[in-house]
Amino acid sequence: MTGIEEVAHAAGVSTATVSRALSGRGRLSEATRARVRAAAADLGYVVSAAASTLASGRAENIGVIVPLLDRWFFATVLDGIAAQLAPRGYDMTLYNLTDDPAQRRNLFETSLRRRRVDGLIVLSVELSADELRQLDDLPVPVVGLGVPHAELNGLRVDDTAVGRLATEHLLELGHRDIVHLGWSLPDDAGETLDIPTRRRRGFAQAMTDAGVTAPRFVAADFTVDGARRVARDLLAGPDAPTAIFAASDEMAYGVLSAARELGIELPGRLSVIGVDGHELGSLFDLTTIAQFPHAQGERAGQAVLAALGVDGVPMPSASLPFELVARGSTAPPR
Amino acid sequence: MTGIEEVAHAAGVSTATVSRALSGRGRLSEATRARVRAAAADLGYVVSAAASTLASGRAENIGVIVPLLDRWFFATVLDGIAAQLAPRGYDMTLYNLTDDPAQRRNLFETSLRRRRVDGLIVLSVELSADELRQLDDLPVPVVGLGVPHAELNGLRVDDTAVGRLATEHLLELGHRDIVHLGWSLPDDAGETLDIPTRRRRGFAQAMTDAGVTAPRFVAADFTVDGARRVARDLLAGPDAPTAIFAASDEMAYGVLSAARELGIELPGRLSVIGVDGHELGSLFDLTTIAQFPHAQGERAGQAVLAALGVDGVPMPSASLPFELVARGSTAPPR
DNA sequence: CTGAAAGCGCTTACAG
DNA sequence: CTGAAAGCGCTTACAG
Repeated sequence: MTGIEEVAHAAGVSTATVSRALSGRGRLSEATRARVRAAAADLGYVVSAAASTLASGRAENIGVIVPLLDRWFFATVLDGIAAQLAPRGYDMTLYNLTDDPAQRRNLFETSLRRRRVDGLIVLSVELSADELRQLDDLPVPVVGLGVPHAELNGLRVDDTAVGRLATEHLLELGHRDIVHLGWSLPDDAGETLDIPTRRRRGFAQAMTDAGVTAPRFVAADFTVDGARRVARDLLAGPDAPTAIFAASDEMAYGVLSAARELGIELPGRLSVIGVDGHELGSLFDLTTIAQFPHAQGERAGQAVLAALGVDGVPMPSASLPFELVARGSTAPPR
Repeated sequence: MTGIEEVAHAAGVSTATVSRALSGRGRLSEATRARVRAAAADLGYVVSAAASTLASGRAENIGVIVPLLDRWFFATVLDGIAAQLAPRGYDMTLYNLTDDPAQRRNLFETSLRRRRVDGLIVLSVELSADELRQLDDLPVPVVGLGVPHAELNGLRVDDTAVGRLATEHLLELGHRDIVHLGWSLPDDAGETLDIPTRRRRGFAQAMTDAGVTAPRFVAADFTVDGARRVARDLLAGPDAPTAIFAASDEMAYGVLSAARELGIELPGRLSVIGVDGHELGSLFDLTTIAQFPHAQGERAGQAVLAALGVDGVPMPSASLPFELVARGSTAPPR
């Protein structure tokens, strides 16, 4: 493959000048710059990433730590990140963080420390104190997105407000008998950034504000099937509510499925609201609190680039937008 | 950050020995290896990716070219790829290939030529002759997955057989009036690996074999909404078929949605079959031809690793499995 | 089995 | 504005 020497020779300059012309760093006469670029294009020369990184300390690569690659939400966030990075010449390297302790240790102790990336984005994962410390020790900026740790400089949605908004929508329609399907830390956990817990607290606050004394909460895991099972029991039982606030759209799908199975018609006998703004929501006619994962990804991308001092990228605000999308799955109770 | 010299000093050996101990290349006494590893762990030393790559020519990184990051199918394939790469110490760098000509040129002419990756996986994209040549010129193995170019060494499903299988399922149920919703190159395009075209040809073959003279084909784009619009017209018209074979599950969802809107009940008045094995298929009770994207990703990962000669990774077979999953959306016509 | 040293292909501080 | 040269931090062919 052609090297920088050949380009220097072809353009009649030194390799230092070639480097400057191609990177755009340092002053250079326009004429020289143009001549070098032409020569490089001619020879099909592209700077070697490894050599450039070693010499400059810049990798032009951002690492992204993702818990689940195959969830719509995360995939869409990734798309948003990529949309910000690619035009600025940054590559994106993915690190899948599983629950396997050995894999996690390997990621934090080895993979991330190879200096392959200039910055890191961490998506919605729960980290141990040790892992947080290891992230902090890395010599690169780290941006969290939906990460429940105040120690990590991050972007987040006000999830308490999300929980409150969803609940208020149901309350305004006239529902009183509402069940929240989600997940939560114990009440004595204190102030927390844990997303499901905050959604549940927003729910509890809104219900209490509306004068409902014992807001009903049912735990389920964050999957279609988990929610379906739990909702089936709930809806078939004697205490079936008139409305369900599911902590995610995929959980809401599970509820819809259980309702269909039991012949419970929506929104006549049951209202359902989810959270996320899932792409198939309109297909199910599902009311939801949209939270724009693509835009979230873009912001996270901007945040790392801004932290790296990339020209023309301002640091975005840390607070992420959300919005009620009212559709046909919610209506006043009969 | 600690360098190799410090480890060498701590272990009382040369940097050459440290390199050998940590990479596992070259012979070394077990005692020395252990001593060096202990020293490295002690100091928290990790080899610099850039330096190692520059010196060795190995990046331990695989590039993946994806058309759409936020489609379930591709996200799941990525997950499968990552599952193969990570345990072997390979990172995965994503390259999003859009339709924007400038972005494409930049990807092929610059990004991919930086020598950042040891191998490349290309997912389901249509490439120009020029782009194919540029891939071929790269000094790394390239594996295609669902790529419609025979020039590219790749893994693929027998899409003609998929189209035939879906159609035969409907025929066996007794349907004759079947519409295929998909996309297709003109019939005079000759032998092709284009996926939608091959599905359509499989459909046409099966119909012809069954004695149906003019198999009905309707073009729609590969989205929920595109299929919904087309299906609405089709199902509301005088020539509504008794069954629809949609070229993807997401298209099938669009058909289901149109049917629901028109009050056409399934599978009584309409049978629907899709292709993919989408994660929400069971929720919709959708009959489909599953094609296991996670396993496809794993195979693609294995294929690059095998091409790189990574120990213990055999080259997987190029032909990918698929399978009829019969659910409630298909039944004999009334 | 182990080490001294060249070399991987760039970038940049320094000098002019 | 441009160049000579040191240096980034490893790996490996060669020698012993």
